Amino acid sequence: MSLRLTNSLSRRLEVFQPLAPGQVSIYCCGVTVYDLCHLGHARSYINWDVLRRHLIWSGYRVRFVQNYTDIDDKILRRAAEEGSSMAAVSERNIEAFVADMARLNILPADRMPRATGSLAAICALIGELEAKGAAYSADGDVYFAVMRHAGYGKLSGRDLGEQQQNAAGRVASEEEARKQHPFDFALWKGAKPGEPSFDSPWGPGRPGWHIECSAMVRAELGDTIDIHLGGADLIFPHHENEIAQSEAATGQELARFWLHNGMVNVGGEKMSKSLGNFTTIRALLDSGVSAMTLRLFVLQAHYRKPLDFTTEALEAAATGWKGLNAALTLAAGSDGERAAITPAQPASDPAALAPELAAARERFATAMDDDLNTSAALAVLFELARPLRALANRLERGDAAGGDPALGPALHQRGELLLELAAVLGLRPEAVSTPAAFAAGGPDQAAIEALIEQRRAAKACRDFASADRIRADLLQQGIELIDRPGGHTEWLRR
RNA sequence: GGCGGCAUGGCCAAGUGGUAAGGCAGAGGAUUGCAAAUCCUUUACCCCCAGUUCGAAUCUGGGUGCCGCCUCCA
Repeated sequence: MSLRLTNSLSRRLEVFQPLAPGQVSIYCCGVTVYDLCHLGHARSYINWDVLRRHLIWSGYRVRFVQNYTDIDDKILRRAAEEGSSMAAVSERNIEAFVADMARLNILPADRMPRATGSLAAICALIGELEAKGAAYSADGDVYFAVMRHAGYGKLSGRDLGEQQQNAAGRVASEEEARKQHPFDFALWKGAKPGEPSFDSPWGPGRPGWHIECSAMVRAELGDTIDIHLGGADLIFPHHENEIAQSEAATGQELARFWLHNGMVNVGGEKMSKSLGNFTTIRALLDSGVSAMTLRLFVLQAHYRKPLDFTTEALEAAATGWKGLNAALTLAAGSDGERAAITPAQPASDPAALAPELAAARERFATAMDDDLNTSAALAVLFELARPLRALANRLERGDAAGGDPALGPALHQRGELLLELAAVLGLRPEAVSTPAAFAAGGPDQAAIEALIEQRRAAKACRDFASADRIRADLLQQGIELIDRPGGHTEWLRR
């Protein structure tokens, strides 16, 4: 079965066929680096990372480009607020972005161009549009003329003739006055006094938002790419405008497939900076939610549907991940390379797999090929994991034959397959947080361990009342005790 | 107002014509000094109405409810 994806252009499921056999070019709209990334970004980039991994796993060579928007009003405002510069704000947030993505096990893009590094290409493109009559300049600004571009609105289903021209009062009226049509958008904005600016044939200023993507796609990947990615909130106007600019300039179709991910909601509303209902990726991860838990949470839903962020759902994902992680950890063994498994050609030879495992692999591939049905794919992972979890627990209790996790050929093969398929979803064994990692607050480690020793002594004398009191007291202070086989007691902060 | 999407058990969520995956929670069991953890087993007729069909959660028409975009936004 071949990969089918929902193409926003047709709003239909289409069989994916790259332009050049065996290789796929992808452009993903990146972030405006004025602040830290939140869970909406996490969802988007986790999903696209999975698309990329699935393509690689399926045997394609993938070239993946993602931009940084580092010229923007919000960055300027932020810089002004903190008395620093646009470059400083951008640099800081780019570093944070890279770190956050790495924590989520999102593969770095092959190229990550910045708007500030693409000015020559941007100006060239604007010049081309102006020369072709698709754009006009007005008072130092340059605008794209939507009425002169046949097909404007094809992505978002907007009809210029029928559109309510309700932009009045929402957009700076002076800018509105310069436009020939309300939907015309700025390719170049002339600098206002005191603003940082870049030189251009139209005078000092800075590029509009949409043009950078058109310029970067062309510079990095060519006139027509296979897949263009972004959040559903970018369909209009951003992607619509991108299409108009690029296609007016090149005469070629910009992207053959457009994929859009659904929003992360909080209490039924979209998570966004303006609503103030966002949680940053690092705040969540630093609060003790593991990166793989977040990944599982995201992948349990289909990428196109809205995903409601609730603590209940997140806790469910955490518990689910715990089980999966136990199986993955056992399968990976002590081999460090295993933990760092990267997607590649199929690691297992399907022909050599036991029938049950071959069927599981097939179900996984079919699910992923069906518009990235990660929810169904995860079900396969959970089923593969079950016997491994059971063994992991038996080993922990010490009642499995032999101390060595010699899995036996069948379980070994199952473990290998589980690791292979999990890697397609970017899921990898994750070290369980150690008490040391939660060293802040409450009783210190030495005190806790002293109490554990007291309790052990009490239990040895069958003084369970004292033992239970110690356990209850510690729980009051947020310390949970877990008795393990062999009289050993572990603890963790709740 | 225009465009688009969604509605499946207590919660999350697959399934697009043949009698409902998976996860969480719950229940029962095993285990445990008791707990926790772990393992096993177990729980639905799919928003409403009317159609099409031998047969629909799945197709058609009409409702109802919710969300996104139309302004920066993943």
